[in-house]
Amino acid sequence: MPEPSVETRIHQAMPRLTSAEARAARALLSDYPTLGLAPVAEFAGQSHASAATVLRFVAQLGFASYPDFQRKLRDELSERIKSPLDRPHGDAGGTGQAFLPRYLQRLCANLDEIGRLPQAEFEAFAEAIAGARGVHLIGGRFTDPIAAYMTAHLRILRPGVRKLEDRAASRIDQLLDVGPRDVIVILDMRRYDDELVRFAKAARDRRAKVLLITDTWISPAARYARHVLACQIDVGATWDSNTGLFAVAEAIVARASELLWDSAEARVKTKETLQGES
Amino acid sequence: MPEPSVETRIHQAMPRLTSAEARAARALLSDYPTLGLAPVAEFAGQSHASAATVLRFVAQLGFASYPDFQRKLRDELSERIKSPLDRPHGDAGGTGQAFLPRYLQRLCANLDEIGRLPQAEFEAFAEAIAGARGVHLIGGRFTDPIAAYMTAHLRILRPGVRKLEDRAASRIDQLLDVGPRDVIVILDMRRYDDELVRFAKAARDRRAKVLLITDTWISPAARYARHVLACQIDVGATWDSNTGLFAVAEAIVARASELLWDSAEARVKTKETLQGES
DNA sequence: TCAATCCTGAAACAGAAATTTCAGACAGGA
DNA sequence: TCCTGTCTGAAATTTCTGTTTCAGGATTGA
Repeated sequence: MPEPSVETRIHQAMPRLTSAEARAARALLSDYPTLGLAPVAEFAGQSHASAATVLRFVAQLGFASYPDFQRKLRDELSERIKSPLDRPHGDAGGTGQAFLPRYLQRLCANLDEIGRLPQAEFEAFAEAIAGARGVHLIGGRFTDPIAAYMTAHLRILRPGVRKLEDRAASRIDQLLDVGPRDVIVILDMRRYDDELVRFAKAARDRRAKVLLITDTWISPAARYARHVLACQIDVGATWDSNTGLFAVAEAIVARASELLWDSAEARVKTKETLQGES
Repeated sequence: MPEPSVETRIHQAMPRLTSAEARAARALLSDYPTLGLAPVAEFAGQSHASAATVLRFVAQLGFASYPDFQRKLRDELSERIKSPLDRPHGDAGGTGQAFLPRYLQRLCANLDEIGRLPQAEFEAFAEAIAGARGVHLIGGRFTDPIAAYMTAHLRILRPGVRKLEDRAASRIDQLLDVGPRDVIVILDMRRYDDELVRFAKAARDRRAKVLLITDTWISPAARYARHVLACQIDVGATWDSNTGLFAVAEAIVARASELLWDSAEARVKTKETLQGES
């Protein structure tokens, strides 16, 4: 029999609690589990009870000490946060299923995770790209194609977009005509590329605005970046997935295209006329 | 200016952090925000750093004291738990939400759709790629990067993988040494590329096995293909999304790597030895 | 009304936590 | 190679927390 959760314990204990203790319990439930992670004094304050009462309440729940109680709360919190809405890919996902749906399910959970990226950072990325004089993109071994994909789309939206070659030797040269109003987008994932890091430094030295897309372990290039987006890459399998990365790249392009809509619209129309596509 | 979130602060601070401090940062990110709510000693233990280092890390984030830092974490936690961001990843795609989560939600629905692709066709793809003498990949304007991505991965798994140039003129020439036991993977999406269609025909004429990845409207190149995977591309917005396509590409690689595991394993090991990577 | 019992919170206490200090380890530059 | 500056963790220090005690106050039953 596994230990009962704190929330359960509270409900079970409720009858025994004295009125001041019950007040503490209610306060906790209404801001669960955060309030329990605060020091006793604050918990007491929020409950309109004394510290001593809160301690007695915690003792009623069966904990030997307040730190003990907090540890349990933290454990439950980790547990809850780790599994994104628990079971889409839990064992319930069954090994009997076909490969593709199973794979895609994992990716979904991963995308969900990525949705938690700091919103401000994402917005800053899109704005920087929309507003820069020139946009220069570069990626590592596996991410270079993603840089290429972004480039192909951004070129339609605005002028001055360029994908830099990932051949090591010539990289620095490519910065010759890069200046303060330019933006450099770098993609660098685990097994970080030393060349890219040096490149980032060089770009910053030229006072360009460096934007970095990396994994949660953060490329050392972050040191030179103005903004960083750290994507979850680990999908709990033996391989890493770049789909999340791709999704973010696409989202940035989509957002930038919103920001640039007025100017881009005309641009796109001209283009279509020129190529006379179906 | 609203205060930046702790997560954002970490990313912004990352460059300034020393290696032990960065270790603390990573530990926190990997068990966020729980670890930060623990006492310094435990935080330090989990990070394989000393308490002093953790304190310095917190100071780098701009907090006056550890308790201050914890208060901020708790505030954010309350905020996050209270708001309806309590993620029903169903299609309650509220318009009030931020851009990125909204976008990713759409993609998720899209991936779900793609999961319904005929399983046999998917399997046939992976097997063909695993078993062929040579694998040649080519894409169109926006899909060429995806072909490049597949190429980069497949090259690790097996020999004889080659990405064909998408320059129109030379395409046909590239088929010179392609024969019956070869596989050609073609990616072609809406706004189909005439060149690619002609290329597909030429490949079939050389009796190579043509595999086509396209959208639900099916590229005319399907006429010459042995197997076709038709991915849902339309995500109900003004733009099309290639993320689903990318996901399928990745899944194919993953499946092929399962099929090739025995031979690929040795190959990968040799490679790692050769480059002396960590 | 009174007495017995149980709650309750203020204040004292003990102990653990955060913070500071400092000497050794280390990396980068000359 | 040595030197300089930086980084790091162990230990001393200080602050604050959790815990206990105890007296006043509320509640209940007679």
